[in-house]
Amino acid sequence: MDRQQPMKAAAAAARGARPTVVYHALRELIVRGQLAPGARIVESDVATRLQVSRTPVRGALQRLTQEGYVVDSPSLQQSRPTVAPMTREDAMELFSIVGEIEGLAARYAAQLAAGVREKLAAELTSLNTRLGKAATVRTPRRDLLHALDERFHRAYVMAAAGPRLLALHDAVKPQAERYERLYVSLLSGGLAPSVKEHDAIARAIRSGDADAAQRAVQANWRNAATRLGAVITTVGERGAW
Amino acid sequence: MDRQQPMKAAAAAARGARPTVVYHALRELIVRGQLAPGARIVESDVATRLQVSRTPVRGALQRLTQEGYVVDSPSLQQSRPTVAPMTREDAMELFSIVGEIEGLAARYAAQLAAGVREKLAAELTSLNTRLGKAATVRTPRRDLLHALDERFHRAYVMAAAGPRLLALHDAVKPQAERYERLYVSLLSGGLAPSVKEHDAIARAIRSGDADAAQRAVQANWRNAATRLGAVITTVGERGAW
DNA sequence: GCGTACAGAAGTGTATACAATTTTTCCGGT
DNA sequence: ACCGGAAAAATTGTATACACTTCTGTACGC
Repeated sequence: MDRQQPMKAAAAAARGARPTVVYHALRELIVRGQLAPGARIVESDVATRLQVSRTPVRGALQRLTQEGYVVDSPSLQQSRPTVAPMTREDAMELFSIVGEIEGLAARYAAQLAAGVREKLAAELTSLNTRLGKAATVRTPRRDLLHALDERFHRAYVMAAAGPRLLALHDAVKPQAERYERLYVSLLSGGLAPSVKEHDAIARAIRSGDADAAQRAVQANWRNAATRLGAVITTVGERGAW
Repeated sequence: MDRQQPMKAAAAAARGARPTVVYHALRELIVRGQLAPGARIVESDVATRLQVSRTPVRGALQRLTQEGYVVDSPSLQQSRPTVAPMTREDAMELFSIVGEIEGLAARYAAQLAAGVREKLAAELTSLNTRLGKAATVRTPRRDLLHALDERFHRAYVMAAAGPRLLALHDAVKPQAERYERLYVSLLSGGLAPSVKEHDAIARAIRSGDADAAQRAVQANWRNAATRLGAVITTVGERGAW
């Protein structure tokens, strides 16, 4: 690595954000599968590639570990960070957890003032309609499907969740994306069931029924877990042996 | 601080655990209120007191921040960690989240094999009975009450939660303790309602009704939030202005 | 040939030096 | 007295050196 400049006045642009930059860079690599499950992560390598010292890398790794993107190999005494494996069981648990988090958000959303709620519901319906259409064309565009689904869920979470719930969501949710990216295209039934469940969510929020909204979201994620679990069983797990 | 020895053969006892030690030390101080909400935390001070360098302290602080025990003061550019304030709103959100996490655990618990379930239910009932008794003596021992309540909830979480849920629980739950310690003794109704709700939880798990178990736990925490919220409104918040 | 010990390499853990950024203090001007 | 601002102090961010642990490969004994 070339000499570390004390980044005087010039350059340096975004300063205090180095660990965050590393965090997002690594997380993206993991979520997109470019860093395979089970792969070893070496501090110095990452540091070299991203042109920073090990210190910010260390911070990023610690955070990724705590959030579950990275796990520490068994060897007592030292850390040994590796990309978290993807297993059927983990997917099931993870999806359930996301369901609870978003379920709580939906409950809050259903308790918003009528005006806001109506507007939110309209947006949800619109997004879901687009999702339904995008899913039934001859060659669905995976990234579009994913973006729409993402925006649907994000809409009610952002609208109603408090700071804690939001932080939790931001930490946990992207991990589901790992599984979605990898297996969703293999779903036999397509996205039809999901679109239907989304509709139930939108309706519950519109009508202000907190319990129903929460249940609908939880059901959506639990069902997604089941559907995905089947696929994983057939296709196999990654990074676990 | 006296010279840092490279801890040769001698001493050094628990080695690779320094950040963990610092983490627990600080967390304990925060939870017990010895570090007041809003108080500033200075890396070097902590380092000096605990006889380590800033590096492990930094790690511990990062973790505490992510979990919500510590927040970063606004001043852009640099971090400035302070003990998280205690507000009514935060208590409400926090308790709801714990309710969801433990609710999911209870759901799993209700789906355990009949034998295990029965044993678990018996333990829960026993703990709850003791809690009820301990709560109705003339001068209740706060620490005993807390320990029993803790063990009650811990029992079904440990019995049924997967690794992810368990990790989440360990990270989030102790934060509720901050509020419990501070305000529980001020509850006008005492612990009677809580004991009653615990009973519902035990019954649902015993009968294997997953939905009921989950609902019972969520209700318990949501009610606790309400009860506590009232107290906080009267007594005032800490560390927030 | 096979297992084991040992040297070396690779990698993580911690301390510390120094840079960058706040915050605080102290001073002259009004 | 009060304000603004510059100098000093305090504190965090990052890089780097070195200790310690774990892994790898190789040579030696059986």
